Amino acid sequence: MATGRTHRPATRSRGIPEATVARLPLYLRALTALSERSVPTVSSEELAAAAGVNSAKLRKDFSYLGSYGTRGVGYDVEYLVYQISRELGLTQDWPVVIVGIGNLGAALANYGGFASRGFRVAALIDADPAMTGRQVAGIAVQHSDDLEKIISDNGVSIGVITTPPGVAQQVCDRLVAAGVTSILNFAPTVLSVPDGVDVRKVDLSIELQILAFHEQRKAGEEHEGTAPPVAAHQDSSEQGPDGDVPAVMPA
Amino acid sequence: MATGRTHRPATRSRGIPEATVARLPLYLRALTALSERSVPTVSSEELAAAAGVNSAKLRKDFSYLGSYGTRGVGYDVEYLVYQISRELGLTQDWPVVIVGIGNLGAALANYGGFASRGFRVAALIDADPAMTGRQVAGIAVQHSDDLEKIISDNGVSIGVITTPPGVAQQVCDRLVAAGVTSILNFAPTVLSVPDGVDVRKVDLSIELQILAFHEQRKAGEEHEGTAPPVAAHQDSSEQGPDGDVPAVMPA
DNA sequence: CCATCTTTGTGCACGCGTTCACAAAGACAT
DNA sequence: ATGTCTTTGTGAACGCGTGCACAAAGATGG
Repeated sequence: MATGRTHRPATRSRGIPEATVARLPLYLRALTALSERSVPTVSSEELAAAAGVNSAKLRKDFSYLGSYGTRGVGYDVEYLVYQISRELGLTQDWPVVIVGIGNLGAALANYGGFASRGFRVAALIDADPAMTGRQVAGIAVQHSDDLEKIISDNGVSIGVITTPPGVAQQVCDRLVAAGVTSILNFAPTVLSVPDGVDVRKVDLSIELQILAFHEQRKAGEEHEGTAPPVAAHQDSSEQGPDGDVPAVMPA
Repeated sequence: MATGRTHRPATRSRGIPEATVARLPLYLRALTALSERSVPTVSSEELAAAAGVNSAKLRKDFSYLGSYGTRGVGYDVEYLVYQISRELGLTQDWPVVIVGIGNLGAALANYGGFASRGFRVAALIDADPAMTGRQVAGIAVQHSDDLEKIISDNGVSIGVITTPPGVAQQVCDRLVAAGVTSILNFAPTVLSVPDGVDVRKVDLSIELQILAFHEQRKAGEEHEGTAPPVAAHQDSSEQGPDGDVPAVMPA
């Protein structure tokens, strides 16, 4: 699924475009891999290939951070790892709570990617009394009655919601009221939050539906022969896969 | 965020912008809820509020599908549900395989959102012999040796990868070779696939890092008097995601 | 049948993001 | 030093997506 964010288009974080921010973790991962192999420097071309992006885009992205490269040589891997980490705020500890310890919540609690980058699962919270006290990923599940206290005691500012959709909004409200200002939402619900609170959404069902759309399109296009690199332009002879009314008119 | 897509800028699906396609599932969900409450018609304003988007954007999105509204009245809920479902290809059955039945794979297998919209978990596949035969979500796990046969026997075109990152690319290669043309990747790896294969990426770690970035920015702006008039007043646009910045992945 | 009211559909302008293409900057050899 | 070679950093152009604002279309009432 995809992602959506609650964000004001005007407030460009600090000159760093949102699209660039979204790619920084990608670069960081590639750089970390290089660092582990003790590679000292890397060119924009190589790094771009490793991250799966265009090299011009990568250079422009880095230019927003500053001039950290050396012309004729490339970028110092360790230095760049540090700069990106700092920019992303990963040099500090981020306590995170996960609310809703079902299958998905448990999976996230066990997910190694959290701890590896400054994120620490501070608490697991569930509304089911039967869950309270049970160990998941080595952490005891706490009851949601104590949500506010848990948030404030641990100084949590990031919350992950993996509850059923019906209670997601109310959990969200309580998290926000308790001081959480960033939310990662896995429930298939549109959350409404006050200004100043960021919400990112991960929706599995939506991701699949987008794939299905393209899949259907591919299936319906099978008269196109052997993959011509570019299909001219507006296909006027296009038809709905199941023979229905095409209905699409380009603006 | 979580999504990356293999974007072919030239092959614009069929006049329907990618951004619109990504929102259709959102509208569909809101419409389904209305349908269950037997609401006959809905205005663009109401539906937009329910989906958390701007009403002008919603109308423009629908205009790509055709003129399905009635001026002065709004949109017929049932009819719109059908049209969007058809456009997304949800009127047909999509068998899906999940490869890598760890915590996350099991969570996905149990996820109700799959079956609810034409997606059917056709098989669960894992490389660990100890997993083979075990029931997860009522489905017997099969060994990865049989991957190719499973794909072809079930006519699977959509694969979900929830393996450790180390083996994700090779699993991907086998899926593609066996005929899969759409992949939903949960492994923190940049997959390389041939043209014609769509990849969408969901990366939990990246989502958190993006949140951390904004969180840090918020914290750092608290006592800063510098420049930004923008930071002071948040926009008055209320709730709801007003933008969607997908992280674009390469093919 | 005409007037009014509601809501859609869209032309237009604007801004963000991507990409190209190249000058500037440094490394390196002679 | 000077020239050559590599690679960065960025100016500029372009295309996509968003949102405004309004005319067209239909409903509704008199």
